[in-house]
Amino acid sequence: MCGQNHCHHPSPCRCDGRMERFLEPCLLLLLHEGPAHGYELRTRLERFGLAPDRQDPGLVYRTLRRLEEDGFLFSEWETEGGGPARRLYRMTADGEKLLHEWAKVIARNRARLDEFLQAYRARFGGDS
Amino acid sequence: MCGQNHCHHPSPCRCDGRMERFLEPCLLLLLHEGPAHGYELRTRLERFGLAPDRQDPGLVYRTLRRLEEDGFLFSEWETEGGGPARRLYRMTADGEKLLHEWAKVIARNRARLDEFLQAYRARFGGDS
DNA sequence: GCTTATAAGTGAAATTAGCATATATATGTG
DNA sequence: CACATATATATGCTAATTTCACTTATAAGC
Repeated sequence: MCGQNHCHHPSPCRCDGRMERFLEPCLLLLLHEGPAHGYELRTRLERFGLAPDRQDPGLVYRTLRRLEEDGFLFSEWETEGGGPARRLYRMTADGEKLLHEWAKVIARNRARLDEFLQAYRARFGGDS
Repeated sequence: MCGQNHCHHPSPCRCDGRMERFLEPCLLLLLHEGPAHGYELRTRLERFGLAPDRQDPGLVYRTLRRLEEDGFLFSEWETEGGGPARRLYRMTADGEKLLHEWAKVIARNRARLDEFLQAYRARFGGDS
């Protein structure tokens, strides 16, 4: 990261694009809206601040396969239509449960970020 | 984590306590309020949802040492007063800059979590 | 003396992310 | 037809980061 050992400079690196584990709940939420394949999901992730050109495709595909392996998704190959075959993912009942768990975790995490930002603004008087 | 390969069940595990890299900005903010040593910071982290009994002390101390190594903090041994010696940390000018960078990153990340939660509630009608 | 609270660490394993690269199909262009 | 490009999925390896399990040491209380 940044070519340095520890990333302390958000500008040239992509620390700001690093939302570890956030990928998983985003994929689950997108898939709850309907079945989709990886490549399409990659474009729809932009909504959550994860633009395709800043993604590691490997991570997206690996996360999807792992979620399937663990029973939260399942997929079928779709060969109809032009281009290479797509793996069409659908959510399982367990996947929806997992999404609900994630929503709680994310709400809690947002509260933490809020706490930080409030304390920060209290000290530095930012009003943005 | 959870004793399983992939943590998917927030209840018995500490996924909800896992805010990767959030420790660093929290420590910086607390240290901006004044010099402090690790053990004390560990108790003050509770404010950000990081209660001492859910922390890995090793991570806290290592993070402080790393921040010092990189010039964002500096420390002196404090032997006065009862108990074992404390390493009293103070923030450097670079440390304060880093804190400001972190504040931007965290504001951005909160926006992402908000986006997720809004989309989630739009689908599931939560109003909490 | 023994236990507990305070205080700061280290070593090694497990997890997670990032980077580079591979593979394959279809489509458009000269 | 050859070649580049867009679509689509994936693997191998490395690096970064976290977690778990310990270790060391001082002082206070019983």
